[in-house]
Amino acid sequence: MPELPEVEIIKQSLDKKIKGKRIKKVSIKNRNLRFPILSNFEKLINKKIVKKVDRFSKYLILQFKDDSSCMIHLGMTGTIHLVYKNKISNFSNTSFYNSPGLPNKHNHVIINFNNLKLIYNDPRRFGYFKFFNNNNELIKQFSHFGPEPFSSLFSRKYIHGFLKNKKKNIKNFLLDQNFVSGIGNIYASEILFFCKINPFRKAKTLTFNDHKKLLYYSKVVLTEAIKKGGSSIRDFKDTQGKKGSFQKNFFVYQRQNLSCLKPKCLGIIKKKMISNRSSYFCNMCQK
DNA sequence: AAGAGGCCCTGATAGC
DNA sequence: TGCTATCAGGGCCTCT
Repeated sequence: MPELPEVEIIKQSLDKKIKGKRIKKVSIKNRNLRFPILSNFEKLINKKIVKKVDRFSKYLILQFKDDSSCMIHLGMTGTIHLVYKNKISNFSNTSFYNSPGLPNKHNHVIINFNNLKLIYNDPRRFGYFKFFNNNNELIKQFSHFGPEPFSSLFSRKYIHGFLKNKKKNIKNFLLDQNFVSGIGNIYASEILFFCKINPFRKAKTLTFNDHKKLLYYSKVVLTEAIKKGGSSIRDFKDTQGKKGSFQKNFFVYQRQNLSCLKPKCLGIIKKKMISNRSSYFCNMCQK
C-alpha cells in the first residue's frame, strides 16, 4: 500500500500523538506476518518511552528513549489506527474501522499507551515488525538502501553512475530500493510521466537531461503527494481514518484508455505490465 | 553480477 | 447466487 508519502503522513500524525508516552501493554493477535514477530517482542518493547517517531523510506521507526527502536513496515495493506480509550465516540463516523475498539480479524498488533492504543491492521500480512537494541543496529538495517529522492546523495552524478551500464528498464530502477528509497508503483509511473520518459526505456539510454528530470520530478511528485495527505486508492488512511487526496492528481496511474492530460498532447494513457507490476504511461509524450 | 520470475497473503471486482 | 480468474500501493528469494 504505502509509499514514502503515505508513510510520512502516518509518521507525522503518529509522532504528535505518541511522542513522550510510555508503552503500558503489548498484545499480539497474530505473529504470522511476513516475518514472524519475535516470541519475546512484547517484553522487548513493554514499558519503553517513545522518544519520537521517525521514518526512512517506507519504514516507520518508533525510536525509544533508551536508544532501542521498533521498525514497522506496512507491506501492501498495513494500516495504523489510533483509538482513544475515553473518547471512543469520536471514531464512530470513521469507516476504516467497522466498530472502533472491537476485535477485527486483521488487527494483529495492539500497543497500549495510557489513554490510547495503536492498532496495526494488515489483511495481506506483507508487513512486519522488527526490534533493534540500539541505533547501530538500526543504521545497519538501512545501510544497503539507496538514498531517498530528497537526499543530497541522490545527485545527477549518483544516478549516472548507477544507471550507466544497466540494461534493465528505468521503471524497474525507480522501484529498486537499492537505487532510490521510497518510490513505489504509483509514484514511479507518475514521475516518469513528468519526465516524459517511457517506462520501458533501458536505463543506460537515459541522457544527462533525463537524469536531471528524474532528480527534479521525483522530489516534486513526492512533495506534492505529502502535501495532499498521500494517495488513497483502496485502504490508505492516516491514523485518524482520514483519506489522502493525491489520487485526484494522478496524471497516468489508473487512467488507462483516457487521454493524456498534458496540454496539447493527443496521446492515450496505456497500461502495460512490467515485471508483473502495472505501469501507466502516455503513448505519445513519453519517449 | 544482473535480470527475470515466482511467491508470500487476503479481498475486491469482473465475467460467466 | 455463486463460481473462477485477475489484480492490488512491496519486496524477498531462487534460478539462470
